[in-house]
Amino acid sequence: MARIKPAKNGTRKDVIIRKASALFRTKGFTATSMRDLAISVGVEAPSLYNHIGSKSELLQDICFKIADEFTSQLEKTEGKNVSVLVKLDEIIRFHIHMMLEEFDEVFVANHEWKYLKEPQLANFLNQRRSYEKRLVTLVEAGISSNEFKISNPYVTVLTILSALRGLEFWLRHKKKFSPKELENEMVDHLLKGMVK
Amino acid sequence: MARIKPAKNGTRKDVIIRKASALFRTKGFTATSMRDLAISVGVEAPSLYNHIGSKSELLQDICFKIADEFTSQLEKTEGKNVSVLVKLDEIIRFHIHMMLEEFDEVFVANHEWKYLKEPQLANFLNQRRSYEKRLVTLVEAGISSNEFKISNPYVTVLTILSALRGLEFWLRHKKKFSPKELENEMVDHLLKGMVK
DNA sequence: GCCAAAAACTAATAAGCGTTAGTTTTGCAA
DNA sequence: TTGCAAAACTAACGCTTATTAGTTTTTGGC
Repeated sequence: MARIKPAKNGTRKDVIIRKASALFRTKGFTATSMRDLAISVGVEAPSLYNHIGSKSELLQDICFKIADEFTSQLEKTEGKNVSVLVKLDEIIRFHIHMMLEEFDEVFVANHEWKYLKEPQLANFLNQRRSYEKRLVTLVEAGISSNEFKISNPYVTVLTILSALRGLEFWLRHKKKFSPKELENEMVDHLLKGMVK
Repeated sequence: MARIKPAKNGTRKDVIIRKASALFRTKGFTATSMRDLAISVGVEAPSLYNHIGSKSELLQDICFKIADEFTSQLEKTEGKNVSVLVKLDEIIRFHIHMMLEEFDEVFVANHEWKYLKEPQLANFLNQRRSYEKRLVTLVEAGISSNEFKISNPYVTVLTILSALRGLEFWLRHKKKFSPKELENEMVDHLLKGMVK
């Protein structure tokens, strides 16, 4: 009957969410049972319900925490008085930072959101679409200011976001790059291309 | 007791695999039940077992069919007597083509492979790693021949592959681009960058 | 039109699922 | 040290799962 040990400044629910993030990433949301989660946390499955409402609520908490973090960083960047290129650079580096610092949670938000229930599913997709649209607006501003040579900003934004999501591949394989090296490589490729 | 109508030159198993691909893509492998699949095919669930061995076998068939197609196209391209840039261009266009022509299957191979059982899971991952490695070798040849200005070919390959996987996003949202327009946009961005 | 094989059916299995109810243990505040 | 709320437990619920066994229907080749 060992109790869950919460981290300092954290609740027992936080512990459960962290363990759930790791399991949802490796096994997938649907294939992770509450009994799996209970083992990982170190209690019996029904004990989890002293701290959470349902399995589905766990997924919600993870997805919206991440979505909110991205949204709020975008707002911060938008407000700055710098060139579009610098803004885009900053956003790309933030994505890489999030991937490195909150890998499990970001992965789950990227891959398991489809198991959200309505109306959270619709909310989540709206928030995502809004994020993409604001990035498109940013790139369009870069075209207007003659910084970019792009004909289709939508394709550009999706290409950048997809490439960033791909970071998960070598994080999963534990390929070691220094974060700074990684950032510079990707920013360079995405913004400046690879052909001489 | 309506029978499955196979397409011409196709078996009933082919019909089941196609329906399974669509369901696995939209609902996910684990969340798709054999009863769901049976409804989609138009029979009772146990009838499916006259044509397939197991649910897991369906996933195997889908994943390895796609993996084999990519591998065999890569071999074809490698053998050609053209510049590295032309080879890379051709490979990128093939990925886009596959996304457009076999969307469900490619999506499943990209996202649901983790539910493969051993030893197929290990086989699949080996095949994938080998594919990536051959692309890295190709890019390295492009650096040697002075076509590319890249310092880390591994990062480059993963970036390109990730961006290509991202095509699923606007295919899912039914955004309409002509395939040729799409190809040219992406090839341009990935190879030549966006900054003036 | 007949017959075998293919393909469908119904019924049932054991196992696993998320979750609830009710009870016992724990640990902090007084 | 006592008391109470928080947090753990056990037992069990109703439901869904993939799959099997056994049976009936369909259909193409003679």
